[in-house]
Amino acid sequence: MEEQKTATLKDVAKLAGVGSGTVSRYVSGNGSVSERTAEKIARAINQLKYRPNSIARSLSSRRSEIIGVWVPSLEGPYYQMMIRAIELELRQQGKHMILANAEDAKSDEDRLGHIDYLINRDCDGILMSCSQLGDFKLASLMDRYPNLVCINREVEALPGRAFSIDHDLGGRLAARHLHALGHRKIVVITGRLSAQDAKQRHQGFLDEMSKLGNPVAADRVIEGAFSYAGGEEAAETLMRSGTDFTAVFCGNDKVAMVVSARLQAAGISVPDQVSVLGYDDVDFAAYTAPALSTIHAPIVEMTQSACRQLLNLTYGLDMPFRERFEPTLCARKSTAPPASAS
Amino acid sequence: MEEQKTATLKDVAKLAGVGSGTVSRYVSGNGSVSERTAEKIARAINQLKYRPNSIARSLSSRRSEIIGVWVPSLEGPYYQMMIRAIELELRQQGKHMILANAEDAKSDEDRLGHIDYLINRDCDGILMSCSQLGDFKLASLMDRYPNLVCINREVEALPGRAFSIDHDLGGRLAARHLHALGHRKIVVITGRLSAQDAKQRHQGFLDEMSKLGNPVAADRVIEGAFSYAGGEEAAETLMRSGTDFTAVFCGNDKVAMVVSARLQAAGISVPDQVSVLGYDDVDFAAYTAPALSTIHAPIVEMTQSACRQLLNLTYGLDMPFRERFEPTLCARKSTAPPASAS
DNA sequence: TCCCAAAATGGAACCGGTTCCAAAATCAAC
DNA sequence: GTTGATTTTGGAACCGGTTCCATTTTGGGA
Repeated sequence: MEEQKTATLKDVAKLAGVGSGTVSRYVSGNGSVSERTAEKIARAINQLKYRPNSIARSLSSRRSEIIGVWVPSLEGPYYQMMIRAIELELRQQGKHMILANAEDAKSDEDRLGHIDYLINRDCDGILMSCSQLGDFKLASLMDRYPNLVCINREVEALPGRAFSIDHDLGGRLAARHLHALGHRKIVVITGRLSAQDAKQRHQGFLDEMSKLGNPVAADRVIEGAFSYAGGEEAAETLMRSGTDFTAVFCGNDKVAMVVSARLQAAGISVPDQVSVLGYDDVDFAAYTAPALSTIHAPIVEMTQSACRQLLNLTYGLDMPFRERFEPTLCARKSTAPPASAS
Repeated sequence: MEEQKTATLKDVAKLAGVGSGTVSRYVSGNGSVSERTAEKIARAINQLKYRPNSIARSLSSRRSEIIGVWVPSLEGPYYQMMIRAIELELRQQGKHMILANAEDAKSDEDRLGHIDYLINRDCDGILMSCSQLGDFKLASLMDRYPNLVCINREVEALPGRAFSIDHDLGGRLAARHLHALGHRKIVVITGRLSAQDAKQRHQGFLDEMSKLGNPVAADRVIEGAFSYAGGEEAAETLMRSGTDFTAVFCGNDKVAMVVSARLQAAGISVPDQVSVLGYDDVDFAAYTAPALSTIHAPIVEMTQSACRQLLNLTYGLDMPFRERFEPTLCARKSTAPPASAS
């Protein structure tokens, strides 16, 4: 069994009896090749099972055709929806993605380390979802690396490079919905307020509640993590607290799902006794029991736009995009007027 | 504002007044460099903000340190759990992943096309989850590409390159569970039987049911897709059919979640009136209402093993791994004895 | 001070493509 | 059969690293 070395462009050139430049032109399609020569080359390629080496190509062209994607976590449907949207968009342009995350990162330094690592990986551009990263560090990162775009983050003074949803409005919509249904005893389960998006929707909710004349007392706010485990913990806290409430606004759907399930497991009917309102409208929100009322955040559209604009910046394309998006209320079955009001 | 060209190794060498080989040795750590020279080089690197170009490095070393990952779809928690496990494993070895899928692929040719594309992308190895791909095509692919490993698939005669779960056993466990609870009127919602894993668990379930003296009639089997939409469709079909049943075995958790929700929305209590049993034990299974009883498939462990073995094959490591895994029953709250039996 | 093994070093060759340029081939028009 | 414009072609130079090899430097022992 002879050693099977993969054939190179030069091997093809030799076998076809032409120059290496000609083969390159034939393969890449840049430059003209006569009919007769093309045939000879095609035959040689077939015979040698030649495949161009994309690393060599990248070195020469200074392009890897790869986009780096960085998300803080891979748990749950939220980032998955992003990744799915990105993959689709990139595939349509013949690009690929390198996916990285930093689920166990403890500090911004950790996170930045991973991102730097990704940057050093030949990526033509970087797409990151970075609601936690501190303003200053993010700014300096984006400054250092021009082909970097931010999803779900407002960054002043970087037009065309940060894509966001108006979470303040989202919080307000949530408040209006619960208030309109007649709820007055409301508990809020929020994500870590160090994250910009969690903070905004939370603040929007509180502000609107105050505006509606029904401010939320501080002891009715539970701060937890935006994860299944975080939801469970928050649900525990909530039920042990003995607080009197008819509705819960959860900072994201994952938490809302867990809270709804835990309430029901404790014999509390949703929405008859307690309404549960989520946020994001992730893919499974329509399929929980009861179907989750939530604030629809146009994550897919935002991600699409971010992706397209990154492609614009990186490859000189000119696809249309938007930078700001607005959430909408998506009322399903987990919210209803409070029992006392019926 | 002067043009900011990134510094190369040669620039560093020139500035430090040493040869390029020396700088390379210093940067890569292969070979010795004297204290004094090291300092000079370090200073030059700092001054020029030099970063080694990983493409050039890959070209020379014939290694990209990138693993290609291919999954049929990015919807739902199942593949996400895989991806998460892979990312973690790779990160520990300093590798990255290129993620691709073929959600809209219509045929095996389509799928193979995407995989070929991935293979041509400098990946050192490929990890694929490929329960649908035809045996022959898969075999020829694996033959052509030695650094390719298959998750959730049995492939004869390719030891160390295919990792699987005993889904036949999984199906049997499901049957035993429902039978032991006393269910005799059972409906099965299965995935597309062209996929090996769906087929196996389905067949195992039917076989065991027959063995238990309670064979499932053909008109009690609904074939659908393993997606939220597929679950919804199946639930519709089920409820319109007018069939009399006390339990539903769903081919995966996503479908089980939807079916459970739809039943409850129609006023049918789970598990009091109907038991719902899932399969996989995905991350949200514990958080549905009621918490989903399911067959726990050790997806994460399987993926880990596959990943480690791929690293072994690709980089000459020697990490421990297993090829076959066994599912276990995970009874939560969505299954109970049938109403008539209580 | 001399000698020799070991360590350090410079630089060429190479990885496998792309691109540029000058030379050769082709073609149409006269 | 010439001519000049156009197409096609071969090959060198380059992308930015790694590695090998021959040469120089270093350092310890005699």
